[in-house]
Amino acid sequence: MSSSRPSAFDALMSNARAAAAKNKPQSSSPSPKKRKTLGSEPPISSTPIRESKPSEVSPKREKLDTNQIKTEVLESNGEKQDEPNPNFVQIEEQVSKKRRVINVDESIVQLKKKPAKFDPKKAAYWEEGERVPFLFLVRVFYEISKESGRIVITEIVCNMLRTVIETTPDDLVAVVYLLANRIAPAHEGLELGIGDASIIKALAEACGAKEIHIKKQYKELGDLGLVAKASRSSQPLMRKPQPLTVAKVFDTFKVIAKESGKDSQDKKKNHIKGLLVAATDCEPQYLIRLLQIHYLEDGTVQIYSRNAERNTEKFPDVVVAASSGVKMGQSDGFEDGSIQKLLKLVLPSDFSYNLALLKNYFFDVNHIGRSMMFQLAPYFPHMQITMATSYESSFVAANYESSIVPLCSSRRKRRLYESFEEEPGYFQLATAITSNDLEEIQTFLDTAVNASCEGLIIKTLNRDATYEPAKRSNNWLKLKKDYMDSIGDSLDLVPIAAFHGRGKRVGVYGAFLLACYDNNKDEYQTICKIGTGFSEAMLEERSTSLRSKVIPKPKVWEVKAADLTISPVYCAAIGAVDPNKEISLRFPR
DNA sequence: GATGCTTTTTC
DNA sequence: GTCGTAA
DNA sequence: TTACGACGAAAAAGCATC
Repeated sequence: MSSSRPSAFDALMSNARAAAAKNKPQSSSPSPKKRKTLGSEPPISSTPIRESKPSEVSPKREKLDTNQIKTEVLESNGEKQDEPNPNFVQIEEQVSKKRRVINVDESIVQLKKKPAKFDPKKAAYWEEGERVPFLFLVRVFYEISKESGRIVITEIVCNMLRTVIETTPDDLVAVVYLLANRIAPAHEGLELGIGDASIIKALAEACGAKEIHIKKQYKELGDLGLVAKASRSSQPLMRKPQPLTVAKVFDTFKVIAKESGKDSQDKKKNHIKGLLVAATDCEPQYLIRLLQIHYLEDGTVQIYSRNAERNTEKFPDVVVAASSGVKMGQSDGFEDGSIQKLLKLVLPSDFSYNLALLKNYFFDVNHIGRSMMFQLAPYFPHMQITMATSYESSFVAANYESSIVPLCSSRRKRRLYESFEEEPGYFQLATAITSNDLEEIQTFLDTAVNASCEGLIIKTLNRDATYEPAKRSNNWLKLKKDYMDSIGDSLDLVPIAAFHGRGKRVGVYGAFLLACYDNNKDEYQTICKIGTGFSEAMLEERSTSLRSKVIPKPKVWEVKAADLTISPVYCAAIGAVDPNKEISLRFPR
């Protein structure tokens, strides 16, 4: 226990202490104001960034034709908690319809009422049974983005949902999906299969701009949503299509997700274009945002259909992470048969299993059949530690939460080792020891590290350690050499280029390209980029101090990686970027 | 079927 | 994965 | 403490193209 070198335990503890210390409120937070401008509008956001440019916010209310609700309205409304402007009398056709009709703005005002005093009927500006306008949802997004308090946000969303339920319950599902996606995508299922590149393409076509132009704006604004907004409003309005509805948008998303095969990329792009063309107000902005983070569940069901038949394909209960050169048959890892056969040996056919296989090494099992579920763990008065490691790769569990469930670790481990047979190259169990001797643990860690492991998983065998589904805390601990003071890797590197920040980092550099100087070859060799670990103040500082060093083009050497063509490159170094570099840092900070 | 590019997923 | 900041 | 969203590398997966 009294080892002279830094022990694993020491490392853990010092790490914890450091973390605790860090959490102590630091004297003065650098830029609380700044935050407001950049950061307060993170997920969905829009105008505030540009609030200082009044020119953009036209004070006069132009008369618009039918479906257009001008952006300006939104903006001025948002900026200063505006009243439902009485001057803003609609000539919109909706208004002229017989019954008491309101516009979006008034609708939003309604939504901000306390739920108790809220009347869903008054908030709806569309007829009962009509499709919910996409604009309605989008404006709620916008409203939320300006709000910081959770309670208020919840209230607004709550009112919004009530309105939908009241008028068009059929659209509720679509609304919820679009809403939830913004916050918690998570569940597996269909994916849109598009990325920034496709969106940029669609955006360019939709508003008749060059892709280059869009990209440039993206760089400047740091948010494709804002780009969409800007491009859209600068575009001469052509004939106006039908206003978008939530259902339409949602359906189109589904179509996009299902598109596959030949020319699918093109088709997807066209779908997006179609939406963009029909979008008005701040719709384009949120359309883009939704697209960027969207994952779609196919339909409304499968989330809870874990017992359904086909679900092994879509929701495999066996988590397989094949890698490090060992191919496991087809892409899903099941075709090969080895694992399947293996599992069948041990497992009854009807039953649910759930394993974590990492890089071909198992080290824990959640439940086998029903026999292991929900037993209480025995109590151990003294702490014991079980460790498992693979000798080649990483150690992280694939299914953290549910792994903590039932039996105490030692029994789970025993069952795991009893129940499965190794098959070299396909299915291997991690080596593990049980110990509470720090010396021994240290040695084991050293061994693991030497064998290219990232580290160890440590599981306490305390009673407390067994049943705490919500908390991760001390049940399972990672122990990496990185965590140990004085052992972690550390390199002296030189920044060679900088990248424009996005989102809450617009205006400063968000990341830097780092290089290492090779004395022999007299050149800089890139190692990695780095974008985390800086305080906001530091970013600000570095950004301003480096801006003066920007050079129009990379010096001498030609930068190969596409990313690196991004200006500015400010380092005057002479050398060459080796495209086949072998050194890199996996988790630079 | 091999290759390269883009996007998604995982850590 | 890492990290800093605000809630 | 936790949640969130900046940011990273690399593997895997999907598509286009030859």
